[in-house]
Amino acid sequence: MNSIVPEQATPEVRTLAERVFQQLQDAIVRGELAPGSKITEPGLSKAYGISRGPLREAMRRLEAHRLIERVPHVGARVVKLSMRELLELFDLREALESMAARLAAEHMTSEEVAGLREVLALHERQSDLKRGEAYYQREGDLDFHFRIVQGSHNRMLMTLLCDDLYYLVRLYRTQFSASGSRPQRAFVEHHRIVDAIEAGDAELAELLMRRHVSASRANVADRYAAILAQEAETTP
Amino acid sequence: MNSIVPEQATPEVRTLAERVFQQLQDAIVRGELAPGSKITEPGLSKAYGISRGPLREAMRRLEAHRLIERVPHVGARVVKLSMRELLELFDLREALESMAARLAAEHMTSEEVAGLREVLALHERQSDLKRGEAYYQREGDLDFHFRIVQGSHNRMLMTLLCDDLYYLVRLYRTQFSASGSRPQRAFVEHHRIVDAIEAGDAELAELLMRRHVSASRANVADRYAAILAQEAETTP
DNA sequence: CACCACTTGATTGTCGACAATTGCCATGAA
DNA sequence: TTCATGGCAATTGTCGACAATCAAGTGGTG
Repeated sequence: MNSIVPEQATPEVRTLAERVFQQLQDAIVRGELAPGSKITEPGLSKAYGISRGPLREAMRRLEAHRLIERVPHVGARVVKLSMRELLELFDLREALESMAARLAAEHMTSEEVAGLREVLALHERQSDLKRGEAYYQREGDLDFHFRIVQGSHNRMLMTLLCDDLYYLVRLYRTQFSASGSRPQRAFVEHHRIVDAIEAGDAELAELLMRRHVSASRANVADRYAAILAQEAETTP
Repeated sequence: MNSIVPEQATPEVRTLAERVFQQLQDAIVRGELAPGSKITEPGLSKAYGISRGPLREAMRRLEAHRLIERVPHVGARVVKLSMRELLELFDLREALESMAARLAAEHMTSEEVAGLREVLALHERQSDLKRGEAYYQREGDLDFHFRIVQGSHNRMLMTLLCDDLYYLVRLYRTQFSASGSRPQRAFVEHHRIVDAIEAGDAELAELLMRRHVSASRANVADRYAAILAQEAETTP
């Protein structure tokens, strides 16, 4: 179901707090909990049928993952990404993922490269079915980046990107309803990156990934500027 | 007292969990809680005179900051950095801080640059007093990096580096008792970086910072290799 | 003597209740 | 009308107790 986090290897979640945390995380990322909406402990505890103890623990973890914001004695609300923070997020991704691509070119096994090709093939088939941008395609995009990060074999980088930042990226896509833009170009770039990784060309992989994320960032900024201009035109 | 986190602006900590979190964080970073030692909830709750509720909350935050490691139904222990993880940490710093230097060269105000010069001057005075490597000098080093990150004006980057990774860096210094190595060379590099930032040369600042962190990483790796070689020589 | 099952002790997970703080709303005065 | 002030309701912070789980020590058996 959740293709972003494959083989989580948790057939049975051990603790209540853990389960509620995942449920809430999913609800937020999918937009079921509106951004900026206030969430209260008694409300959620009744909604999920658990006590406030494990619920508070889940909320603490959500706060650590930057999915909710809390202020003492006041309450918590679902995070609402501003365009500024979104661009900051892209800056982080550019720095981290370019490094991940370099490390992946150095350390990725042939099996992992094969898996990466698999993802691209699946990506291509879906792009063949649904021309343009689709929800699954963007998830596939994240899956692509996810596997490269795993290929870096740097555990800290993996937890940082996959456990923290990627959830924010997904959250952004629901909040800004940013269905994929520039699909075919990104697709080509993905292929070039895999080529560089397979060739073991670390420097090229790093450069291509940096450009790829940077272009994605510029695209988002442009779309946002266009939206602002359109709004200013229709309601002057 | 804590020069790493200046003007925290929390004269009175609002909640018990917050205060215990900071106390525990300090105790771990300073090495008062031995790395790898098991910490139990009843023990700490009695030691700090609070209930297990807020204590669990503090421990959750410590876990999120990667300062302790927990496994459900078993317990928690203070994190014990391996050399591999330490080198991974340096990789992250290289990617993030080089970007921070670039952004700092673009966005830093003249006041912030002046503050940076101030830090270097203080650094120089201390280096004059205590030749070689001293504890305060290394703290000053972190203060230098801290200010550059702040100068990037990227909030996500600031929280990521200053709230998470820098505490791990300090923890490493206590765990490996890594008093500063290569003091004067790093000092020169610091000056060059500030020069580039002040000149607004983003590209150069990024390059210099990348080299600076990379050299620091190589130095740590070399020292570690030397230690291993020495151990293998004295006890074969 | 080695190995396995059981019991026991301690620790963690969960729950409900009480206290403290906050925000809101009504009431009154300038 | 507007602002300040007081009380009230709701939410958060904290606490102690009970249940579930795990690790180790103990005894028995092949």
